[in-house]
Amino acid sequence: MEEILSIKETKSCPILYVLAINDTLNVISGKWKLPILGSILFGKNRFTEIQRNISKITPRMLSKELKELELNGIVVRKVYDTTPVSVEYELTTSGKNIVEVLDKMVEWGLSHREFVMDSK
Amino acid sequence: MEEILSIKETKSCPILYVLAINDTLNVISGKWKLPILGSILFGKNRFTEIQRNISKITPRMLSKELKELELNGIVVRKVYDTTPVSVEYELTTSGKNIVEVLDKMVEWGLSHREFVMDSK
DNA sequence: CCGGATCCGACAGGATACTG
DNA sequence: CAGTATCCTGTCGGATCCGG
Repeated sequence: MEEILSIKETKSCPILYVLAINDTLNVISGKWKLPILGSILFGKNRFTEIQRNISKITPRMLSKELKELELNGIVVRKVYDTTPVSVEYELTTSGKNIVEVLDKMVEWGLSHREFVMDSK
Repeated sequence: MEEILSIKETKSCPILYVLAINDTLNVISGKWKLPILGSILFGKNRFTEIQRNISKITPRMLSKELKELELNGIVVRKVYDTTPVSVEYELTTSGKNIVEVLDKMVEWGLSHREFVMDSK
């Protein structure tokens, strides 16, 4: 059976380490990725719902970002044959799991604020 | 005594949640932040050392990024009065702790690769 | 050795209008 | 409703040269 690369093995190989980080960054960086993920997590998963939920995003941007997220395996696009058609975007397993990363980021972000405060 | 905002409290306030995430993103996103942090973690902490360690970065960019990292409380700049002057950049406590976030990102990145593989 | 100053191109993202 | 098509602007980062 093939071994999955553990995080410890990865640390000894900086190239893979950086590669994995960039994979993650591609999913959450940019102006709109996070608000979109947030909207879908919040239960808003139709195109126009997401657009209304995120103030000021244009359909062009929303379309482009959703396409990227789909290509990266973060969301799945489901078309329902109603009239007019309705489309729903849902998070994949990976898409849901990224919340763990976000939580770590929040944790660091908050403690960093404390750190900066204290050092003044 | 004042309470530190815990992560659980933050989750009920999406605005702070997103704010903290953006704080974190500002430290690690962009083309050079990660390589620079990596170099310093690796023990390369003088200007020209970092520049040599990171192939293809121009002094302009390195200077600009280091200045941002210093302003954000991630590194400290120490000037030694030698001739010619030598400068060393060191990670703050917060700067060291961000490795925890990076580890989580590696973890997710790797498992996401597995997820994408399996679904084909 | 450690940068600052200037100029420049590429690409992310915005504005607006239109369609199946 | 769920997007496309065009055009446009601003910011990121590169190239090159200069100075304490």
